[in-house]
Amino acid sequence: MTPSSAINDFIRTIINRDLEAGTHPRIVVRFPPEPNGFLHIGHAKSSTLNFGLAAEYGGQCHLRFDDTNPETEDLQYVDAIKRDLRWLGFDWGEHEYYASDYFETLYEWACRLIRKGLAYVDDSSENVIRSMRGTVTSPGSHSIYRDRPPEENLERFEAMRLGQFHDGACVLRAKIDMVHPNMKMRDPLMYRVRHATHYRRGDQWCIYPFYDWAHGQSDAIEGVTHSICTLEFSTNRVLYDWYLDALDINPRPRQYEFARMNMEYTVTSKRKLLNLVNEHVVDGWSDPRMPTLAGLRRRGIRPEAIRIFCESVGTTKVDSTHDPALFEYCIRDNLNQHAPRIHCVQDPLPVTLTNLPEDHEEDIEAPYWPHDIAKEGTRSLPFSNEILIERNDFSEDPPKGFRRLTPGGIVRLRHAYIVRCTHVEKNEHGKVMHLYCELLKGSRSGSDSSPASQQKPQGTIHWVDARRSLPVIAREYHHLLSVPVLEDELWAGLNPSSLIEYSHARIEPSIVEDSPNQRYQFVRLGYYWRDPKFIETSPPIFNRIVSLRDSSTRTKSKSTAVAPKKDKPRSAQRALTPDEKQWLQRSGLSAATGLAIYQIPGAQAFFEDASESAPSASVGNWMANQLLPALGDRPLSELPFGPNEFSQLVQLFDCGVASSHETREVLKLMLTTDESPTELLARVQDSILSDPEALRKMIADVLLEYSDRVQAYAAGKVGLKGFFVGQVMKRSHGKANPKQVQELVSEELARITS
RNA sequence: UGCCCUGUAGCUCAAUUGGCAGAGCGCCUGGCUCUGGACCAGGAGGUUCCAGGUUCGAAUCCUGGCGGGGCAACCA
Repeated sequence: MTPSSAINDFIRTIINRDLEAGTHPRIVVRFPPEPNGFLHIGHAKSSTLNFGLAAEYGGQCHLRFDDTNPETEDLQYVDAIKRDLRWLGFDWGEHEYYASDYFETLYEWACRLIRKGLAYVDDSSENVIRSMRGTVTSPGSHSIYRDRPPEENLERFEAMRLGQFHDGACVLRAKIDMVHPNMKMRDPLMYRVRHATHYRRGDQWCIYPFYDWAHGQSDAIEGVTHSICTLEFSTNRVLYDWYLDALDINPRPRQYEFARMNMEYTVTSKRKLLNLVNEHVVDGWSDPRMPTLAGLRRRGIRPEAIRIFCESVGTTKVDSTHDPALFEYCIRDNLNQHAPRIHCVQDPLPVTLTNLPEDHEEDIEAPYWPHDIAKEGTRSLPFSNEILIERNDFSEDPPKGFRRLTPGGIVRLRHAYIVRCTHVEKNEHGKVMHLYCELLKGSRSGSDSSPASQQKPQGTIHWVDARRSLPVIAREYHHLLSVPVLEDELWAGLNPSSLIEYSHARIEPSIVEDSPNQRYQFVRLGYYWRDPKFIETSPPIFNRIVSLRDSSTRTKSKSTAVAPKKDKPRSAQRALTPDEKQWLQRSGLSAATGLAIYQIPGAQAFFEDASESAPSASVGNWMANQLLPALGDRPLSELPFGPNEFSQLVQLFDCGVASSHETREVLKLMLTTDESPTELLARVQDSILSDPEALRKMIADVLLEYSDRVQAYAAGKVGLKGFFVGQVMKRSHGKANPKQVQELVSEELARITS
């Protein structure tokens, strides 16, 4: 099965390679949450990747609960995780697994390692084990229990299982290497004694496996092919492989790591989220400000938007923090097609239309959708001489570019009439309390022909009827953090106004007809829906899902922000070791060339032998830049040629018999045959295309085929010359003389464009 | 100061494996519009972390340096 999607990232590259090579007939991946908290946006990224991969390649994705720590895990989290995943649209079919179901197998496999002398029971205390592990810069040392015979280890391990030790009395450790540069390999712990009740296994076990021991083995048990985890586990990979090798598992899973998703102004640490919940800073795990899937769901974001966002940010190994703007864009873009437009006034300012009778009432048929959305439907919008508008849609002292109501100014009431503000009533503090406007007769929306409609209003504002609108509470959510990235304490970075409540908002009455989980666009305000937690309350409580893109505030706040110039690090030269210094002096090579040779085993001798009959500078160059990189993992000694032949080649180049291109071609051939450089050179030169006429023909063809680019070149895009040369080289299957091609292309281009 | 991962536009990512440095978001300008939305058109924004080297040609290969992240839980 080949991928249908256009997405290509390093994971998909690996999978394509494995599928093509037949390493696996199909892929099996897994999403492995630990049931100790709620899923958040970061997990959405990981699950979208894994479930997406399975769907794309026709493989399967397992849901596996990594439940090896009885002290933090709970059934409520299992249920919540499953609910969230289903909501996102993922289906794992019958592939719902639990690491805790593998405890017996894991135990047997541990015994296997013990019998092979690869694991031992260590009675050392936690502190002793810690201190003997060494540090990242200093080696560890052996435990006094490290060399216990397998039989004794087996006996004690069984005793551990049978509950004959108290918590912390002993552990099972893999016997690997206490001086390994990777800390994870310094005899890692496999099992600890913990007399705790597991939410699924009850009191069946009093020893529990650690992550490293449980995870890879669970992958193996399930036949996982690609075990995709986040970057912080990359140092664990060596251990992952070690366990699988020790157990001789084949075919075996491989671990690949990608960068977890971070988002500015957002907390994604499970511990910090738990803090917010426990300290009642938020209304539980599903508070609409929370980055949890439960929170995003209650906020009103549709799952498609989350999936599209996760796919659009890509999968890499680069640590990155996302700008929430892209997420918000995905949310809006998704809602735009699904949310009918209605009117709600969050912060009402009463307006009396003075030239309408006091008992005036009419019903305006207004479309739910704007002209650019191909959907039908209208609702009736009550209108009278008393209406409410948004307080900030009126300004006595308007800033430049203000497109709303001002004293004496006119605006269009959306779907209704044009009005002119004639009088402003204020209270004793100077606060605007009431507006009096006159309605321009005949300006009703849609009646373009009347003279009144010809007037150009300053803008269009939304409104509701004062008498026949309904009270609602509107809640506006903002980032949980006031800083993009949490530097110090969580509490210091919290945004004090992450929730703004408008408790006297008024909404058009059409909503009583609608399903309570209908999502709307409140015109000019944003996308909203009823908070599902308070679906029964009166007045109804609406959550703002996301604001509208707002260009009215942009110019003021952002345009002046100039990106600070990054400080470019200066380069420096490391001090050479005495050995290196001596070698450079003896060889007479530059540092770059010399050190490249210095590092490869056997390369120094090779260089010295080859330099006997060819200039050492040339030999060095060709070795460092061409020969050594071409070697790959092969040692120098396995080459089908020796220093003598190499030296011959360099001489051919040096005295001008072979061009650099020809020399490189010959070297390529020498890697696979044992013919002499002279023979090969003859062959290469034979096959090289240097007939100017043939080349000119080829160049003409290329320039003709890419005539649009020739024009671009003529217009100043000179970088295209390399492109033309490349095309000619490709067409000649690498047989053309590039230097010559370059010259001819330049000539030709100059001729055409002059 | 060890091992591993990693540096391309403000952000997130591409670049057919050595041949045009691009896209989306954000920003700006204009158009359209009865939403300061959506849509359409255009624009600005680059020392591809730096310094050398190889090459006709380097984001890509080589050497050195600098920066960011991770690893020393009886957590995962």
